[in-house]
Amino acid sequence: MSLILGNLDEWKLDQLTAVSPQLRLILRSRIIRNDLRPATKISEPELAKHYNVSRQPVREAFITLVNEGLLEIRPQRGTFVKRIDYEAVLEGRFVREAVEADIVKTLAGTPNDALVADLRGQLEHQKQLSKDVPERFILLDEKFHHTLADGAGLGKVWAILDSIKVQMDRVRFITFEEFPIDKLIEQHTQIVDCIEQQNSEGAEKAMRKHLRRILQSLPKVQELYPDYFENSRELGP
Amino acid sequence: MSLILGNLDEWKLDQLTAVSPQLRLILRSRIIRNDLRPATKISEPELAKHYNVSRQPVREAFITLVNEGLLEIRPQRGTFVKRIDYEAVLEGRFVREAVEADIVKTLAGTPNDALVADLRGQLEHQKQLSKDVPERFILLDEKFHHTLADGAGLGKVWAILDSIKVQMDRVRFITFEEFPIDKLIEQHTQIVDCIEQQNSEGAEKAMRKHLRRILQSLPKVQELYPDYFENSRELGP
DNA sequence: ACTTGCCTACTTCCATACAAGTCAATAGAC
DNA sequence: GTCTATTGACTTGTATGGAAGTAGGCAAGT
Repeated sequence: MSLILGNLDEWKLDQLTAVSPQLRLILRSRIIRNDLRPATKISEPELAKHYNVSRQPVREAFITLVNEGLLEIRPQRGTFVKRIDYEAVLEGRFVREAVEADIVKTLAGTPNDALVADLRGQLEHQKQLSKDVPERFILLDEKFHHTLADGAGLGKVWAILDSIKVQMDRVRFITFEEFPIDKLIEQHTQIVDCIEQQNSEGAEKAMRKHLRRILQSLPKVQELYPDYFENSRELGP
Repeated sequence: MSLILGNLDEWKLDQLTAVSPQLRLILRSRIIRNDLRPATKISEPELAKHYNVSRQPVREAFITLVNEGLLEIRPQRGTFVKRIDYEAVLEGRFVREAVEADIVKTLAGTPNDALVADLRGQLEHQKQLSKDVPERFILLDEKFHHTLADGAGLGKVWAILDSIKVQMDRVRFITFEEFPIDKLIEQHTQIVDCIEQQNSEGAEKAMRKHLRRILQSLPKVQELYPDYFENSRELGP
């Protein structure tokens, strides 16, 4: 599932396939990219008119997005883009750390030259990336972690992580200017090194450290954009 | 989210609250408990008539169950209870092991007498349980693991695991007669012991071993009920 | 015997209409 | 000015009818 679709507002629906899954992807992407801001009210009939469909498929897309924690339907009141749940980010991160640590541990345990070569290639791509479009780096980062999971024969695990990552990704897209890309690439490199050297323990440690980075930026983001967060009232003195 | 609701077929809808979430829970429980068997065709209008509602809320419940991997909608053909995806069980189990291992590691790192006392009490309950209703043990087991997550302050993590566990649970309900309850309780005890002694490493090991048990029963289940599984054709010679 | 074409029953998907709750503005009483 | 009641324009939830696609049976033709 791609994070970025492009031309979101002018996205055209494919008349041949079902409408509501398409709407779901469009809205999902817009929310993650912070194109639709937290607490924004969105209207069933308005979207229906915009895309020239009826309310029903819009509504069905809404329902799936509620299950993904991206929307909140308050009956008879309205539908809103869910604020980011601070705890959900933290706990999603915890899950991700646990799982990806085990993934790289597995990878370091079973040598796989083709995979390492692939990863090295990706590292080169990451380095060559111009830094004025940090959005692109998020995509490459995504691909890197996805490759790790696939390499361990755990494609469906990545699908699970992808749904968990959503809340973390929202945070990343809010403040992707501040990402120390060089440092992240360095950490990626360290992970690949450990895998190649079949150093399970080192790979695990490196991955855990890598995934703990967001713990530093998260409080800053919350301070900068308190309105984007669920429990922002409980902050101040 | 409770696994067991009871009186499933005669479940009455609450007129005061929205219908489709209620239908979702009912159907979810029926599928997990193997009351609705894999590959069973279920009909929108039929269910609607049964519960005396219109087709729309039924349809919306179906959509959420598709997202949970419990139903499969084939457009213009019908809606079917999804067969159990062997790989999905394995990979869900992998996730669960990674996460719960980290949970008990955390718990063993920070002493919490009240939690240990709670867990010990639960162990007593588990032992006193009559063994002719193994279904009840699944509930106690559920509660045990849930308590561990909550004890680590990771309530939302349990919600995530709960959605992942679904496929494992279906397998368990198919063959819950064969569960070596004594052995499972013994493993639970070992986990609690390690937590109490603040033995992180031991707790982690015990949990991983505990959660690997299903790896033994899974192939047997697939052999016994090949029709329940997605890729049952690719089995025999 | 075998293929081809049609027809009917059934499915999901979408459109539309109605029901019921919420909220804000406003008119009226004091 | 202040408070209260009511109305009306919103919202989501449900019901229902029709459109389009699928599958299977049956009859006619080869």
